[in-house]
Amino acid sequence: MGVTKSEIFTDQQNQISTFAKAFAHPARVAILEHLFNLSACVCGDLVNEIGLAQATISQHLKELKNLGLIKGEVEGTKVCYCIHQENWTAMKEIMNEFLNQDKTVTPECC
Amino acid sequence: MGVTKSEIFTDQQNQISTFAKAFAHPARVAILEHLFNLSACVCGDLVNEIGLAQATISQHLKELKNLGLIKGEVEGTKVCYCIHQENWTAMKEIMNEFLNQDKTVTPECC
DNA sequence: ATTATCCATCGTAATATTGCAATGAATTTG
DNA sequence: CAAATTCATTGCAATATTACGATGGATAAT
Repeated sequence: MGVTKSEIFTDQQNQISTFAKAFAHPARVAILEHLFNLSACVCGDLVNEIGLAQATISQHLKELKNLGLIKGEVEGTKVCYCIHQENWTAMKEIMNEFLNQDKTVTPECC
Repeated sequence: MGVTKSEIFTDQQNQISTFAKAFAHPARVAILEHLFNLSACVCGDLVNEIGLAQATISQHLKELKNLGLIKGEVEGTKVCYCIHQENWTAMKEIMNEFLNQDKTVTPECC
């Protein structure tokens, strides 16, 4: 126990929860905001901006990269991270469809 | 040490991650979809639809309720759960602002 | 009143996540 | 080449999450 039973859910449900997990930590939200603002894109800068250890930021960057939401480019000893525009857009559509479910029905039940 | 340092993040960042956590599990995504579809709204029905134990579903319902995304109404021995429309809309705006950040900048960096 | 149904809560076990120090690989600089 | 810089990875420790059986309270049905 303690392990999510993803077999019993649809691909769409698992996909939504996977994307949501990316945003389910304030550090990753902060990282993404910095990348969008272009206020920091190098790992070291993000470490300074956000107050977490380098190893921790690197780990969060890895998760975002694995999900495809960002991409990293090596520039000498530094690595510059950027939003992966296409994948971000694709993710957004999936999340929006889920969030906008309330538009498609005229509810009332209890 | 396993505990999120929410003090170092903005209220907005913490709020987004908190909402995202609600969707970060496929069972909660499934529950919300059932509530929107009106295909099940009583706890017992949700247990049958989704293949998890009653205690587990009850726990997920509690989390969604604590976040204010759903509300429960006692009807005899049953409890009918519904989407909390207003709070859902408010949450949606916050999440949309975050997801649509890519509209506000003309990036390119690396 | 007794029984049955429904659901929340508690306790427990297992897995996942978060955070960091330490280490090491790659590159740049001196 | 040596030293310095930057970042990814590894190995731990601590906390959080997921799941479920068991229990108990509340209401409905008999």
